[in-house]
Amino acid sequence: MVERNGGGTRAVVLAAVRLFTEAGYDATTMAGIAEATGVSRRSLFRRFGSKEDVLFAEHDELFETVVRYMEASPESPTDSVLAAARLVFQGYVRDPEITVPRYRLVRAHPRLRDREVAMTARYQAAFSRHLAEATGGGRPSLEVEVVASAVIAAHNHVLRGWLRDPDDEGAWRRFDEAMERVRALAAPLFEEPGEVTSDRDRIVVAVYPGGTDPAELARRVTEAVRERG
Amino acid sequence: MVERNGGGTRAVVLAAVRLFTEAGYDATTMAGIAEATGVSRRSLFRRFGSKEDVLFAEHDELFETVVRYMEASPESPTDSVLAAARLVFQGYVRDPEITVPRYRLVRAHPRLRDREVAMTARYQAAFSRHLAEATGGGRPSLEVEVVASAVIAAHNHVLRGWLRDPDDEGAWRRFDEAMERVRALAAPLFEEPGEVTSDRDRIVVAVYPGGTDPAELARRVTEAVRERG
DNA sequence: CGATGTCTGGCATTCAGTGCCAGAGTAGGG
DNA sequence: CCCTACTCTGGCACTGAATGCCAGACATCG
Repeated sequence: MVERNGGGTRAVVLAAVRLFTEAGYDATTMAGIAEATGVSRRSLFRRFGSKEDVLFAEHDELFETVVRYMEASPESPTDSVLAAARLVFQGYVRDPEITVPRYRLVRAHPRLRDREVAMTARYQAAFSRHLAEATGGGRPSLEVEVVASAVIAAHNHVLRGWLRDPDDEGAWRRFDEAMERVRALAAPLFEEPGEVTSDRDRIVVAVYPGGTDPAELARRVTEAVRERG
Repeated sequence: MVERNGGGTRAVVLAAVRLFTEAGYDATTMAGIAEATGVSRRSLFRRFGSKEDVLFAEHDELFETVVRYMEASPESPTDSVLAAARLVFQGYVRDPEITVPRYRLVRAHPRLRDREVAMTARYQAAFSRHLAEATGGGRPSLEVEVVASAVIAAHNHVLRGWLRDPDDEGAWRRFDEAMERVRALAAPLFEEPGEVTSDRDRIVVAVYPGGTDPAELARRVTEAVRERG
C-alpha cells in the first residue's frame, strides 16, 4: 500500500462517522464497521488501535504536525504557541466533514467527550513544554502553565462557536481577536518589569517593579500611550 | 446498610489501590478485586460503574461537594471559584493515602491520565458556568473561560508539586500565592475600564479605554500606586 | 528462484460491562 | 405475627472491545 494514512484510512473514518451518526456510537460495532468498509475487524484494530481512535485518527496526525511546527518555529515562544493554536484551529475548520459530526457525537457521549478533552490536554502540555524550554528549561512554571491553558481555553471557546455553526464566516476573525487578548494577558507574566505593552484598540497594561518611583512610572506610561495611541 | 459511601466502599477503594500498585493496573481484574475484598464482581460494577471509577470514586463525591458549595456561596463569583479551587486542593491533601498512589498510577497509565484530565475539565466547566451565571447568564464568555482555565492551571500546578512531595509543608502557602496571582490576572478582565488594581508586592496593572487622555491616565496610575505602594 | 519483511485476515481468548433473575434482609402496615 | 413492598446483593449468561497467535498474500532484493 502506498499511503498508510491516505485514502483507505480516511474512507474508513468517513464510513465510521456515518455509521456512528446514523445508528449511534454504542450500537455501532467494530464488526459492523469492518463489514461496511470491507476491511477486516482485526485490521481495524491494527490501524486505529481502538474504536475511539477511529474517530480521532486524523486528530492524532494533526497533533504531531503541530508539535513539529513548534519545534521548528523561529518565532518567539509566545508567537510560536499562538501560531500553533492557529494551526489546530485550521485543522478543524478545513475538515468539517469529520470534525462537525464528531463534535455532535462528542457532545452526546461522555466517554468521547473525555477523549476530546484529553486531546486538548495534550496540546496544553505541549504548549507548556515549548514555553518552558524557551524560557529557561526545566519544569514549566506557574506562569507558563497559566498562559498555555489560556491559549487552549481561548482556542476552544472560538472553536466551539464555529462547531455549532460551521457556516459562520466570522470565526477566523474571532479567533485572531481571542489570541490577541491572550497575548495581552500573557505579556505581563513574561516580560521583565519596566516593559510597557499595549493591545491595539482597548487596553494598555503596564508592568513595573513595586519600588518604581510613581512619577517615573507615570512618565513612562504616558510616553508609551502617546507612541501607540 | 447505613452508609453507602462509607466504610465498605472506602475499604474496597484502598484494597484496589493496593492491588493496582502491586500488580499493575491492567493486570488487576475486577474479579481479582472482588476476590480480595469479598464483594462480588457484579456488586463492584453496580457500586462504581467501571474499573476506572473504583480509583476515582472519592473524587466524584468531592466534585459534587464543590459544586454545591459554589452554588450556596454568598461571595463574589471570583471569590467563590477561588474558594472552590481551595476545596478541591484540600480534597487531595487531606487524603494522601488514596491521592498519592493514584497520582503514580495516573502518571504511568495514559488511560488513567485521560480520566484525571477529564475530571479537571469537569471542574473547569463548573467554574465557567458559575462565573457565567453570576455575570449575566447565558453561555460563558471568552473571559470567563480563560479565567476558569487559569484557576485550574494554577491549582494543578501547585497540586502536582505536592503530589510529587506530599511531605512538603509549603504547599498551602504556594497554593494561596498562586490563587492571588490568578486573581490579579482575572481582575482586569472583569473590571470596568478605568479601574486600577495591584498585586501586593511586584506588579501593578492598569486597565483603561484606549481613548483615555494620557495625562489623566498618568495621574490615576500615580495615585493608585501611592495608595498601595 | 528463494529469502526476507510487511500487511492482512481468521481464530481463540481475556476481560470489562450489562441485563436478568433469584435470594436475603429490612421496614411498614394490617 | 404475617404478608407485602422495597432494596441490596450475588450468580449466570451474554455482548463486544481488545490482544496474541498463526497462516496466507504480496512486494522487494539478492
